[in-house]
Amino acid sequence: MIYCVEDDSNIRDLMLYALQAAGYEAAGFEESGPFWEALRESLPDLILLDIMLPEEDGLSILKKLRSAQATAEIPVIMATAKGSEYDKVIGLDLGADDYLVKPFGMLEMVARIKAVLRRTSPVTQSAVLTAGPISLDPAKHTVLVDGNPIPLTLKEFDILRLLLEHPGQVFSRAQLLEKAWGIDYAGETRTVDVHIGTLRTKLGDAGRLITTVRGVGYKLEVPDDK
Amino acid sequence: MIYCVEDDSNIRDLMLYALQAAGYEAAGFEESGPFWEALRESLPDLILLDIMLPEEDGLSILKKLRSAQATAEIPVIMATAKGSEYDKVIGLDLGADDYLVKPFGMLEMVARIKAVLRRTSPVTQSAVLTAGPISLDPAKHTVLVDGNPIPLTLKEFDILRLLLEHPGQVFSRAQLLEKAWGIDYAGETRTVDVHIGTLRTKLGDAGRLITTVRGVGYKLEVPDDK
DNA sequence: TATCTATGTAAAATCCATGTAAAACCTGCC
DNA sequence: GGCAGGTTTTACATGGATTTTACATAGATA
Repeated sequence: MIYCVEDDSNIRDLMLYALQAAGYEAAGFEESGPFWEALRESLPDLILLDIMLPEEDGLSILKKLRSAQATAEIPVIMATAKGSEYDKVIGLDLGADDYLVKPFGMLEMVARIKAVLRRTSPVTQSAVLTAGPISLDPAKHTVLVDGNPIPLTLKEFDILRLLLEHPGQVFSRAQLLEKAWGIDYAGETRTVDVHIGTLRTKLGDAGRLITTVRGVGYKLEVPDDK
Repeated sequence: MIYCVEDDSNIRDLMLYALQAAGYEAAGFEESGPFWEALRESLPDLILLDIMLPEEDGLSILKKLRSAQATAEIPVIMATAKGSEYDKVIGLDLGADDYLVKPFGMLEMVARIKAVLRRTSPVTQSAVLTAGPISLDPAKHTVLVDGNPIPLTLKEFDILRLLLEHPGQVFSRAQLLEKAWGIDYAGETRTVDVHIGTLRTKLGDAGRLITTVRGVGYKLEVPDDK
């Protein structure tokens, strides 16, 4: 789902049409009010944000988006009629993921959206993560091994997701704790080991992909059969 | 390190100057030949690529970069004078990470570089260490010799990393102990020798790169085959 | 050459990280 | 309150990693 915040109804309709033609779900907003409401309902995969808006300025919207935990990771593409370099720099510094200068073609817009989604998807997106026989859908919160659903608890899921997001990378127990639990734990704990253990048995044969690097931590072996 | 491939020497110098002023290391290339050579030497953190080049087209360079294992993950920003939308679409579809339309300001260029690096660095930044046939990836905790993975234990890995980080430099046993073990050991110990020994045999032929400096310690011979 | 010291290396001894089962502890829910 | 997961702690066995030991060997020194 893509949210478009754009006050000019002609342009907005054109954008929505092009997006839908390209296979995306899209919703348009004329001003910030309804946009914020919609955000409370559900989060989009990407936001197209005009800089010049009647009520609230696009840059300040971007700032708010970035400062809130829930929306900080949503990719944002800014659009503006003003060609001024200054705006771009500000927008990029605030963390916009890309920039479109009006007038822009719909082809370019779709291409940029595609590119941004491709870049961000491994981190943010609900794009399904896979490694060998394992596939994990963050949005649905499901894990399949060889197509069979595997019920996992929250922590198990979080750990597996982290490993799948960075295949091959070694994570120390401390890192796993920090990433999956949020807070960094000081003392020593065996809880990670236990979760890894249950994960491995639950995943069955595929559990072997989770390997332990002695003295360091755990990692997901990337299967090189392709 | 940022590589700039741009045939116009004025623009190239300007870019290099702006990059260095912004605190980046940067190297410029007028055409693709020397650029490919430099890539064999060492991989940059980002590549700025002009589309219009005398010999090899920027888009085809991008394609090659993406298809090679070693360079596939390096972020690329394309630059072009042609404002044609078509080029952009192609560039983005081939996996460019961003796009600059000439004439662009240096401020914007730096801002975009910053933005791209911010997006990609947490994932890419693996800083693989290499020396001759040996390559070591700290993040994955893997060592390859001529492309074949070599299983190493923690201490072996730590020692090898230290040596690779300072090629040619001699380390005393005490230094190795301190760096790889953390605490400085008082008495005398042969444990370093043993680890060096296993390292050498595990590395096979490449093990000869680890030489002993009699009465002092060990060092990694830097292969001068280039 | 004879001698002395530093290094290589195999094998034994020790240590300690990890796997795992089970108990204890939470937390939301009826 | 009590139940049903889920999560964390505890405890212990095990095997791999590390260290020590012992001896052979190569280099240095005179």
